Amino acid sequence: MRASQYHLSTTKETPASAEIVSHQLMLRAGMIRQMAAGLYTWMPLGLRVLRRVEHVIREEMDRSGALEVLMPMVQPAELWQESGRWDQYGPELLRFQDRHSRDFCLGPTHEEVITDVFRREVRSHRQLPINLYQIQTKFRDEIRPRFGVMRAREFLMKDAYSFHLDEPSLRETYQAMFDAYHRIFARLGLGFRAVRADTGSIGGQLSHEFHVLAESGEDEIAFSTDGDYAANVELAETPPPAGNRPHPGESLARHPESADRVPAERRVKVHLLHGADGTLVGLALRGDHELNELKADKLGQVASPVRLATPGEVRQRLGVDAEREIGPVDLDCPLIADHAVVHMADFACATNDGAGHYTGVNWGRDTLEPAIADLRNVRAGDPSPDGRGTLRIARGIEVGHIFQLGDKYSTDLNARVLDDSGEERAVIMGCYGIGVSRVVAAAIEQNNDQRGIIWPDALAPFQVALVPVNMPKSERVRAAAEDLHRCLTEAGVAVLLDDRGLRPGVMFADMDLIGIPHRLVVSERGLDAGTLEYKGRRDEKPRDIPAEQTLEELLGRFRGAL
RNA sequence: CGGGGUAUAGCGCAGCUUGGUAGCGCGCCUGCUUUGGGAGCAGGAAGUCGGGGGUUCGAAUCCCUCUACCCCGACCA
Repeated sequence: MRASQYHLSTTKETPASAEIVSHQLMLRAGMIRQMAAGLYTWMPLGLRVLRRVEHVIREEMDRSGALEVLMPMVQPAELWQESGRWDQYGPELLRFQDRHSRDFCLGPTHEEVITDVFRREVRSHRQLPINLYQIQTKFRDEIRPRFGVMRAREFLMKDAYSFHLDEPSLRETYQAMFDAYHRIFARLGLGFRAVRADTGSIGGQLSHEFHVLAESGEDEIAFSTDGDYAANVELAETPPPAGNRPHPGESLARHPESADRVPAERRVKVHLLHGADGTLVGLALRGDHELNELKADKLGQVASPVRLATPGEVRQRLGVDAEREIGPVDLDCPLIADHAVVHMADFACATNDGAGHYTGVNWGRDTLEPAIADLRNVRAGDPSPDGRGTLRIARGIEVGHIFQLGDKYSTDLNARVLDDSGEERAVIMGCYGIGVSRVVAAAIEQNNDQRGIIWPDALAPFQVALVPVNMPKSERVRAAAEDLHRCLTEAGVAVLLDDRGLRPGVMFADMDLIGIPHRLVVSERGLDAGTLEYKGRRDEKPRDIPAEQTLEELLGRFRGAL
């Protein structure tokens, strides 16, 4: 490809609207252009990268035995009504009517459609298992799209759905997808981690997320220093402390100073939530611990979805000033204590009728006897739940998510097959997603420097940037550059020949910004010496290599990579 | 939906407090010079100042209103 005929539109200045580095660099490199909030055009350079991601995904999905399909993006309301999600999904589902006033939505996901396809198509267990996937545009009317294509409303997703007669078969395909995802992200050159995850609104039993590790990630993941344990922080369990609660040693004492005079780890605080029965429920945590709302949500005594009581509600129901920290003493509501605080004795807490605090507080004696649960977020340094080492916390960008769905959709949509005894049985399903466009942004978050993007080989829009110095004046340089361009192109290497005749600094800056991993410079100087200059995008300095050797080396390298 | 912010040339911004016919940098076009890390000189094109309404002799500037976009929160494969 010749740069003069390729619409390169790079900028020196960073667009004001972009907050994170991947968004900034994608705009500066001219990969994407914004159309409206969460809606983007992929420009030629960006689309090349997107296609590279698709290519790797497609190869590995095909290798795993999955079959590619393409489903409609516009979906009839009837299917969503059958699954019950027409009412459950909320405003994220963009709904509209056609000219006959029939209801439709833009597909945010395809469980309904695929299950409908399946039930029309498959009758016998002999056709199972089957795993169908597509790479297609999704639309979710996000409350707040942000960070460019990282969280867009319209985005490209690979979604796969598998159908099975029994659990072992589902587990087998789930494992195959788990392995395929490892291969995909490894081939894409990304630093990633698979973690156990919540199943969220999609439902089902087992689930793993795949996170690209990056500081800008919106998720926190916890993983063991020594073992295999890894989970999203919202899910990661805290192991109950060993031993028994010590006997009370002090008696309850009241002090006029505010509770924050006591170190947070010696204090117990209470969060008030709406209970399942309409009353308020208090969740007790150590002062320095953080309530995990997902864990709270799963408690039977707590209303789902979780709703924190407002200060007004607390004052009205319990007569307590909830503008400041609340303690478990003199609190007239059911208490559930995180297991980290249940083993505390002689602890401190805020008073609820003024600005003071208690010390020498003991469960049962000075408070109601609490129920016990795992309520808090894990923290770095906590013992790993698998008993091996401690936990580390890292930020991650969720680029993949796989689920064992079970029979939710097949039951709701009546997807059945005949088993080997002629009985009709509901199938069970798995589903497996990858945020294709998000992978592009995540890769940049992980691979960039002051000069711009640094593409891993598998993602690069072009493998090699060919930069001729002073080409307008030098016929030798032009001829050599054209020759190299032809030679590499014929060998199947994606080359971008910068034939724009610009000053070298401009060309170098552009090629660095758009992240081409390998650069060859053709110059009079090199031609005289019989050398080519090579520089890897991450290299500090270029090096001169005899021309023939360079070519051989490069061709060898790219043959491996292609 | 709550809170905050922004809207002036393709991009990044100043001008607004104190009303008087629109400016800077980058980019773009033409010419000459230059050619190893975002060149120099000269010339040039380009803006209904987000939309609507109002105040005023006069509005980018003051007032009202609408819209869009960005950030924080709630939400979310």
